[in-house]
Amino acid sequence: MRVTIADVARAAGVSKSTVSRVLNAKAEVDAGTADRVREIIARLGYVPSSRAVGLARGSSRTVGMLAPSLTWPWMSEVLQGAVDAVEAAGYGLLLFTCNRGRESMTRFAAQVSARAFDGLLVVEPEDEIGAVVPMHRAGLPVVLIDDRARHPAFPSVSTTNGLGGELAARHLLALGRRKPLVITGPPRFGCVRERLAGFVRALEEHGVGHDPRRTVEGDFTERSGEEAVEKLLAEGLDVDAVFAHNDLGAAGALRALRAAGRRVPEDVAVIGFDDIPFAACTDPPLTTVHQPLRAMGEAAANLLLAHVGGHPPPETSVALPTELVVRASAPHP
Amino acid sequence: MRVTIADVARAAGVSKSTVSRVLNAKAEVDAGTADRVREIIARLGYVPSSRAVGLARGSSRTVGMLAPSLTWPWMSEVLQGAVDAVEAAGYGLLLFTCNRGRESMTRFAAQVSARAFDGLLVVEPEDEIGAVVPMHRAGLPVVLIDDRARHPAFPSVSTTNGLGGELAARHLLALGRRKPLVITGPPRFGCVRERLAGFVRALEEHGVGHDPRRTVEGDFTERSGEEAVEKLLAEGLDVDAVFAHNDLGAAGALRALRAAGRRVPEDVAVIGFDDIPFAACTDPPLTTVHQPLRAMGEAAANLLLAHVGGHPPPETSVALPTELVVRASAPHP
DNA sequence: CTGAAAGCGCTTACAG
DNA sequence: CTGAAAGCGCTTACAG
Repeated sequence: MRVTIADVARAAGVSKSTVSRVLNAKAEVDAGTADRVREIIARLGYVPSSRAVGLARGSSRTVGMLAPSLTWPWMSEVLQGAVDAVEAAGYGLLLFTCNRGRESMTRFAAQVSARAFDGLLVVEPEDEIGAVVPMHRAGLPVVLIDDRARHPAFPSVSTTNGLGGELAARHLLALGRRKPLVITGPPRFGCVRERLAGFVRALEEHGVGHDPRRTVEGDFTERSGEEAVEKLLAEGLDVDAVFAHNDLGAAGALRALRAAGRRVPEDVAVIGFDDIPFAACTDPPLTTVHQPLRAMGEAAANLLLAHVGGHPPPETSVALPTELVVRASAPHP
Repeated sequence: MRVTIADVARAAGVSKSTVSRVLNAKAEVDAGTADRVREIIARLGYVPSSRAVGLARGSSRTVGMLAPSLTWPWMSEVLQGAVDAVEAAGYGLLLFTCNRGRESMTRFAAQVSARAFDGLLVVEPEDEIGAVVPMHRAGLPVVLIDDRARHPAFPSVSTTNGLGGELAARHLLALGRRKPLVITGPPRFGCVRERLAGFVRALEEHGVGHDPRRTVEGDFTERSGEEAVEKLLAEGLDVDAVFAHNDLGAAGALRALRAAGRRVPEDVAVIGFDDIPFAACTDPPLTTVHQPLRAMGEAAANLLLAHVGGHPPPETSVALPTELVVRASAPHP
């Protein structure tokens, strides 16, 4: 049999109430009694049952995290950050994905209704945000991470996408490049629009116009990066730089440029976005706009934890700073 | 107020016992009564509280997963597989890492003592396995994934590492290569010893001896792959192939070979191990021994779920098949 | 086939 | 400062 609060109470010669007070560090316990109880607890190796505590208190000291898929290259860092923060707070992290489509969401909704966790972290919601809204309305604390659709109803954590675009543009300008190709992600994502806007803004501030034909829509895959380069070259447009909205796309661009006989960075400087581990391993290694992914996961978790803990919902959304990581594909001037 | 089983019972004009029986699909309920109760449940949108069910039943329909770190390149796939299987079974997955060292393990142990989950998945245990043994002994079902130390006390899921080594060797032999460099991982890992043994065995079966100087110990980093190649070349040994025990190491080898002016695959054919997504993006794309990571995660979760469900612990350990994925770094003969 | 009651292991007013 | 009792929302023998 596992040891319960009753066992501790009996061994200490006090009531369960008193043991509970010691456990929860309530002030009104006699110091001597408290010490004795603590000693018994240690001796018996007693740990309160999380299920019983949860039922009695009406909360589970657990938060949920819903992500579309775990295999996106930057999910790992975000997840690690969230796990670290949640763990540090003594909470547990219950992980869900929408990997199996409708069925996933049905099961997930059941867990929400069952009050399996006290708050929810949602990563990059697209379709599933529709399902999250009513949960939030029903009282579930929610924090979004990298909200691509810019849903204003939720607190969220993101990164300075616009500034990231500016950083890329300024670096290319400093390298003397004036004819950049921009390979975007799907324009329905807020982050994509912000990265593009920041990039173009910085060019214009330097008196460099951006020919719309130099903006090619991609879908964040390596293949789409390749195709974007091929398309531009086929159109006969000059290129002396590439700014891809993610590292995978930039890797595709590197490949297409090599295939076309263009040297990187001599002929074409290439900058990516994200700074996934893989970025340091391309040939040449990729200059890229670093997203503080782990910090974003941590910040989101801490925001949620504060919210769950009953604190007033803090700043509705925070944007952590991007920074340019310079490697050989677009070296220092 | 949230709706409870008492509300349903009242609305249906039955006792809580009966509602509970319907909920848990016990046989002994009148069909008509059951239908009526189900209708009320649907109308009220009632979902049983997981905390209350857990307390009453003594189990939480949740499994834990402990991983050293989430940012290893192949963790994502394993985790996704585990999440999928756990989710399909209607369970929740509580995620823990040892990322914060001792403190992580202390907190984790507390969760175990608190009976926060019914079973545990442990990924690639090294140090933490010492902490898991007593938990297992105390009755916690445990399944290991990719147990590098070959701990016999636990059921585990791994891959056919020896066969993977053989596949690599046979492919290189078919390409006419006779002087391979093997870049291993830390030899304390069982998987490393198996990969090497399988590789050497296949060579010898073809009458090709393996000079021990051609085996260089790495540590699974890209840098160690680079260094292994540099070392061998510095020693003046001939090389016409590389078999690295992971893809990162193979990527390092590619880089060092290029730096040394060796063409891949013409001069040196290169084979990696793992088949992480990045393997398709190297230059040239990497031929590698594919580990069925997602399937391993799924299999481990299903093994654990069966165990938790009270089924007799099935085969003590399963090894899922590796297969060779041929890309340009070591093309078809 | 169905219900009343006890029990799961805690917390928390309420008295004292 | 401390204890007895009710309550959290279920499940499960035990009767009938």
